[in-house]
Amino acid sequence: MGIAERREREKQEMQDLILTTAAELFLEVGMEKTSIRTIAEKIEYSPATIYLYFKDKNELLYAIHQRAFQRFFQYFQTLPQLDDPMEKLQQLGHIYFKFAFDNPAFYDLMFILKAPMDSDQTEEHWEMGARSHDVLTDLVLECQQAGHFQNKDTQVLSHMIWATVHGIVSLKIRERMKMYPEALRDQMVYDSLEMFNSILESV
Amino acid sequence: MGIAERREREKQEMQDLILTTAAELFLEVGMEKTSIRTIAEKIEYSPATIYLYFKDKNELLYAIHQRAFQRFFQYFQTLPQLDDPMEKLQQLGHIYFKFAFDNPAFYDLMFILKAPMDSDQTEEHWEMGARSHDVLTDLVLECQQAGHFQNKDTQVLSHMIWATVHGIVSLKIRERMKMYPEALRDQMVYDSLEMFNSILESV
DNA sequence: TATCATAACTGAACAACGTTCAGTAAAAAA
DNA sequence: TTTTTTACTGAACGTTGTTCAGTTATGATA
Repeated sequence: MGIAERREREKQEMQDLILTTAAELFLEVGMEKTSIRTIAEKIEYSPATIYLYFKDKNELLYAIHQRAFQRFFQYFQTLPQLDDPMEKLQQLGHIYFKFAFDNPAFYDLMFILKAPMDSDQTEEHWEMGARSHDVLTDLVLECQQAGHFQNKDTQVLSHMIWATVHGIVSLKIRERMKMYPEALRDQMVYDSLEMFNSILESV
Repeated sequence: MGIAERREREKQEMQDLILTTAAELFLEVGMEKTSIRTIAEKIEYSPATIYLYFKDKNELLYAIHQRAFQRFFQYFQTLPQLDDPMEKLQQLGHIYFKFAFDNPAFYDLMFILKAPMDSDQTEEHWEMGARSHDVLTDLVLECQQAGHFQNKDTQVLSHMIWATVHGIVSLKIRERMKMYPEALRDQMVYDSLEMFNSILESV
């Protein structure tokens, strides 16, 4: 009775093909140019076929979103095992940067775009968000146990640190740095992170 | 020969009516639900009429964008004349917050949305952006002259401060705080700003 | 006042979008 | 071989931004 299993396998392969193609298009040409029709064209199926594997575009977007978070965690796992938690915290910032600028369309979807989600999607989605956020919070707590950030609420401090790094990233990704000469922009992005890091060091 | 002038006046009034209606819809129901057709319906004209006053939707968006910046500057002008530049800097953060949360759709358009702009629009647009950015840079420079932020590049520091405040605001506006209990979110937003302010104070 | 020219406006259409559904083709079960 | 189930698609619907030929209204001209 391997037929049902082959069927199931083929179904998942098709779903994966759609998903992978969509994610590729997403990273290549951006969100707004990735339509159901362009995805369908690229996999050489009718647009209607996609709806046999995903309820609607939101569900597809959400699936890409999950993949994006997976990659996000892969980046996080490259965080070296350092003794100094403060150094680790600063490294985490750089890894966050690398992910964002390597995969700007993913970053968009994860942290910038107004994501219209179903209520049942929201849970899983924010489990992902919470999990990555915990990495930061744990590290901040480590820093506090090592004597840094005394008398500061861990939660609030973590959020502020995230907000700062996200702020730097999203101003760059959404091109809100045009008041600076183009040649300086990239450097300013990294200098801002470095300055933030050095300020944190002195707290 | 007041006819030509009346014509001109009427033309500008019409343009203003479209613009004001569009901005209202924008703030009321958000960007994605503000279509040329809904604007046209609200002013009881045909959609085609709007194209007699604005080249395309981008130009209309850009005009709203300008209005948004005007309001932004109005908020800035409520900045009290304080002797301590650090206190002023912190007040500026709160004013920025107030503008953003009072006019989230404007904030979206100004600092979050991927704005597709013509090259000739870009100049004026970033003149606005640069002008508001200068307010911050000048203030940071004042702080430095008063002895704060020694050995820090004014440009980079200003950008980092902006990025932090923008980060806090945009994570809230784009609903990326769902890992925190809802009752805490608003408070966390303000606490994050306060914590950032207190950290700056100690630098 | 009647005619003409210009300006203001609109209905209908276009292409592209997400989405649905009746119908076809292929494969598995009977 | 027939029947049932599955996989897929073409065509359509309603929405979007946008264009344009054609209509209506208004000021200028005679």
